[in-house]
Amino acid sequence: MRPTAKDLAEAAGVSLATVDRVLNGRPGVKEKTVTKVNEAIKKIGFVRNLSAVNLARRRRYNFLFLLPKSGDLFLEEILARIGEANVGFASEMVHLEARRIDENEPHGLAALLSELSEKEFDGVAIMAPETPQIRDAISRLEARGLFVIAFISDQSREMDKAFVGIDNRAAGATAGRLMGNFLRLRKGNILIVGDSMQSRGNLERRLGFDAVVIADFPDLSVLPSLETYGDPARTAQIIHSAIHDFSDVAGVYIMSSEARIPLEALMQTPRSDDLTILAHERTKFTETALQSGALDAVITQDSGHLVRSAIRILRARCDRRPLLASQERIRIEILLKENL
Amino acid sequence: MRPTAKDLAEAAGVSLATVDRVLNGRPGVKEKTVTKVNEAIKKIGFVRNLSAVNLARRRRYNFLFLLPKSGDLFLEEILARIGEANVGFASEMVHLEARRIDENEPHGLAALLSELSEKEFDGVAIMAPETPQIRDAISRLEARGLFVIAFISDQSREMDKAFVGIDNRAAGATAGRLMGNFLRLRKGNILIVGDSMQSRGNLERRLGFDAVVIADFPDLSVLPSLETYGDPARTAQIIHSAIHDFSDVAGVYIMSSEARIPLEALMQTPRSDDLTILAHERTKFTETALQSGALDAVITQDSGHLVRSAIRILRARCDRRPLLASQERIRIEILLKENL
DNA sequence: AGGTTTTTGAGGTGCGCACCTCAAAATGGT
DNA sequence: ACCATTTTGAGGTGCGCACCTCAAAAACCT
Repeated sequence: MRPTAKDLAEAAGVSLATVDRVLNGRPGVKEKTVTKVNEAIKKIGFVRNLSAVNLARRRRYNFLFLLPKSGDLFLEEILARIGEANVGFASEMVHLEARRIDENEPHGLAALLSELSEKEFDGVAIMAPETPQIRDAISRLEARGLFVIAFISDQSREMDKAFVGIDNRAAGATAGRLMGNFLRLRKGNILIVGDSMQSRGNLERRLGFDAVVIADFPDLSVLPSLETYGDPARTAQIIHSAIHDFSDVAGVYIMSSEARIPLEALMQTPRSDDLTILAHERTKFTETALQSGALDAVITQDSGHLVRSAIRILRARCDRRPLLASQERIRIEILLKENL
Repeated sequence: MRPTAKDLAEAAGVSLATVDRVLNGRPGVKEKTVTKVNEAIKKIGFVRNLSAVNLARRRRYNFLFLLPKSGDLFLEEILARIGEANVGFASEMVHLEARRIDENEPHGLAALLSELSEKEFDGVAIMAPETPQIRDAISRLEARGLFVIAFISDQSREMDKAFVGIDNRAAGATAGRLMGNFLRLRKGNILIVGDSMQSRGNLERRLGFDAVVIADFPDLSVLPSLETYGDPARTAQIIHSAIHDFSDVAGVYIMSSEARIPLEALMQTPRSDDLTILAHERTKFTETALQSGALDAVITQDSGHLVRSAIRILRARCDRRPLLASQERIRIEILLKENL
């Protein structure tokens, strides 16, 4: 059998009470005794039985996901994964709730954050653009003992690395390299389409994309970004006129996470077969577009992994436990129709 | 608080003993009573507390990984991940052991499998080519109550889907599509290099690769496979002569999971800058090669995910629990230097 | 009705640990 | 050597469940 706390006490030559004090960081133990116990831990290879710990602690984890109100298919994916995880993790005492917030009203979000009770929730995953108000609200939340992580949209990098998602600059650079390699030996313009260039994520993707194309693919040039604002009519209009104005468009990079509207507009243009088109995020729509050849590649992050990683990180924080960093690195994935 | 078994008994109007009988599938309960309990479960949303279950059951999970003796960097990665997981999962009562076996001696492996005791291990993950002897040995293992899964190298598909790894045909097809897209507008030959075409994995990759190139990239033609047998001198020789013989080689697809030897040979050839080179598996070596531009893309499966997925599946089997299928699908990843 | 079999209930024990109290022992200061 | 303080030990309780035994109740049979 595996050594228990009792075995550890024996090996260290102390009582169970002292072992308990050391293991749980309670005060009133001599430095020398702590060392003695820690050495015994190593010597007999003692590892706490997590099941017993969780049971004795009566621990429950209530986590809240705050997601934007706007959003189409990608957000649906995320919501579906949260639902799955809520069922799958229930036996581990994890309970999830998802709320939608209007990301255009930072006041509303900040107010909601202020009202969150540390009785009701142990941790919050926030997907929202960074604003000073929200940053403050987050600080106050953390002061109250709730754990906060930024989810998919990065809050400022100084925030203690509590971020679940991909490096958007690298994602953009990946798109750039892919576009360049797909268009090798060709000259031409690249069209960039995003919902809004206000968002930091889109800005970073653009920076990464440009950096690679400029450095390694001098025959291609990148056009100014088109902003769709999520409006189908406007999108169709600006895309058609851009393709008309620049006759030598060779590729299109759809930067934002909701690819449906721009891609539908693109598919209406006569030259769409010619174009190399890249988009972000795996959704039912982009899957179909890949299959049909309307899309050449999709750059994505795994929605299930995002949700589970957020949960694991929040839980580890609650328990003040370290975690396996490599498992929490969200990968920038490239999908072709063959590896869907 | 969350409902406990006691609450469930009350809600169902039965005793704790009966609840226990139903939850654990013990005999001697009327069909009607079972229904009553199950309905109460739904009604009050009862979910077993896994910690309490595991504690009460005194459950431990001893798993064995059987890996080939030959193998270079990719296998090292896998071993490192097993080591990490052995530490990380220790608090969940999971204990791992890894043994190397000579994959060229199916007798030895079969003998080892026969000797495995169900006392010592609860489950085994086997990375080995499929042979009739091994298949039999696996069947006997399963009859003895050990759970077996095929790890990375597929055993026959009929084996109840107990396989952790990627679909090699799809991986080859992905490579084919990537190669085709990277070489668009070019004519030329593609060199295929593998350690041995005996292995089913390599065969399937080749099939997938050919299918895509033939169907969608008629300007490219795929040369017969070169087999390295893991021998550096031989590899250098056959690669150099192939490149010499076929002057219009445009791309190279290194199929086997150990890319170092063929890639080192390729980097010696004068024309290597010109070539589009794809390889499999992320290792220290392929990472460096991507960074330097020696390699254009790597198709890989996440080694940490492979190991953790194997553990989760084996554990779920031991507990006769279902698992989140989406989490266990190993993805075929494409790495460029930007998304390493 | 009787007896037999099936189904149910009551209750106990222990898994490994957290958390608590109270007393005993060791230590430090003067 | 005395007292104050710090450190340690002994022991108890409960977390939610699995697993066990024995007896009581219900259902079935002829």
